[in-house]
Amino acid sequence: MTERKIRVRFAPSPTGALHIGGVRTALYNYLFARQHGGDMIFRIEDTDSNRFVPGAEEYIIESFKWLGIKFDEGVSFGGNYGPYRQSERREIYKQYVKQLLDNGKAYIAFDTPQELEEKRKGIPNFQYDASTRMLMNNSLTLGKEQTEALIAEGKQYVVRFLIEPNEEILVNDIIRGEVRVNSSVLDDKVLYKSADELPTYHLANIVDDHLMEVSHVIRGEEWLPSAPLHVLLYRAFGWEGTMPRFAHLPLLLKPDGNGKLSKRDGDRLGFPVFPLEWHDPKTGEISSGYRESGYLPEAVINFLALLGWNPGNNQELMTIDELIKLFDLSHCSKAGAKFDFEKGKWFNHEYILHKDNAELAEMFIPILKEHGIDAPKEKVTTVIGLMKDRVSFVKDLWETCKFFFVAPTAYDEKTKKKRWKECSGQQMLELADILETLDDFSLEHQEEVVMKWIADKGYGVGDIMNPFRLTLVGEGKGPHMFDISAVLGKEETIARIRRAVEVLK
RNA sequence: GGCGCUUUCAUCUAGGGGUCUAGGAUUCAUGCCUCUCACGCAUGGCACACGGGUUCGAAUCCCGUAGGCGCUACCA
Repeated sequence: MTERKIRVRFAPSPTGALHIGGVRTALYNYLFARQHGGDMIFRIEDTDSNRFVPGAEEYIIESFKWLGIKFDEGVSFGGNYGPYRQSERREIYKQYVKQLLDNGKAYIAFDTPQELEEKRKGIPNFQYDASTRMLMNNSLTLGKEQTEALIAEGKQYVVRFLIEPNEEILVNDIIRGEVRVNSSVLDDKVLYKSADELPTYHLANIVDDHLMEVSHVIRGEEWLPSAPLHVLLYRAFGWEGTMPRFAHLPLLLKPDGNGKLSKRDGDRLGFPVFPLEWHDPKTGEISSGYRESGYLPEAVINFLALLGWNPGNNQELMTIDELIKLFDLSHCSKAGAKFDFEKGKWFNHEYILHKDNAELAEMFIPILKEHGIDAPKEKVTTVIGLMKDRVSFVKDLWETCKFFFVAPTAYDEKTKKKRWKECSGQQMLELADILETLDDFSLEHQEEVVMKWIADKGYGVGDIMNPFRLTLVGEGKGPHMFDISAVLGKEETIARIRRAVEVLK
């Protein structure tokens, strides 16, 4: 038992885009598996045929590919415990449902959803359990013969788990410790529906985790209330000895107000809640993604890892390998974490700072192309080296750097008022003449010559540089002047000065 | 309503009886740097939900209260 191989799983249902909270759950599973040399399984829980959304499964796979979270087995990854799509495991589940039925751990119920709805409306706090099941329409009240007759004539039914009342159930959670619940508060959960011949989540989950030899179930806190039910199911099957260990993660909450982080919050507050852009095939709605918004996957991973967990020291920037080394379920927080988008931006900024300029150039070139600019990679790389410390996203580079690629068409009024003096026009023309004489237009040489000219003339450095900036940039910002002029080149620099003097007078 | 989980700066969090006049990061403010804007650096502001215990001593342990969150489907 102690020798058991670590096996974890991430098991989404293909009902839409992968939520960022799900990404974090998958990440923690991944870190845990890697750290222990275990396996990470990708299972598709599509037992609700009504909620199936085409493309969702592919989307999820693509998301993890982008994020760099790798699975060892599962849908699209192969493995010896398949099939990994629950809709393809019907026959397996049927067998286990029968086992429960045969052992008297479950029973067949004919109550229709409408009938149950009526009950709930009529009786306060109605629950299908030990106190009410003998009043309902099921194999317990109908008897074997009549039950079989009803099934034979094609009546739809469900299989419910028979829960014995007044039993204390103990769930041992790695993050939360011992959680005790009395079985009387649990209802006789539906385990199987004859309508689509599929089990519900609870049954499928337990059967699959057992069959796939899952050792640890690391999932969101929303599952904690059903954990006792799962324990009971393991017990009913006689699998308690190999029951996985549970760890229920704190939830990701809305940045403002209260509640679980939802898709709407992203739309409302202007940040993505999905890893990739998602086109909803049903509504036609498009939701933004981290990838399309210019996030680096490493930054997303790092940010997410720290939402609900920390390494126990003050380290915040960690590579995936460091995360694998440091991750520890017992260091997970218990309370939900509000999703702080600003911090996410900061992480991305840090990762841009550390990323290779040429790689960033590869990402920026397509954006330049969108603006009709076809610049050589060397130039783009140089520009990025100069400018990347002032952006949080690659796409922000366009607004901050465009003056490197297009001459200003207008000059910022405020800057003009503050920096453009009466003599500036004349001085700029002098500067243009000086630059004209240079054969070597390198940053160093320009600086040497221009600074000497300024000193010789007794000009103020700022009185020259600020107007100079206005002529090249069109605004009062940007890196050091000779960095700019060196990138622009002699011809363009001088042309921009002359044009600006014309306009500004 | 019932059941469960949870509670340290605005936010993410460190902290597991004395080293806490509570540390880091983000955000915010100020200053330095400087040809501008950023970056960077420095400084500052901001928290132990409340009430009882236990103890020589509690952010840390116990009990209440309040708040927050989740679940309460033939959804996962």
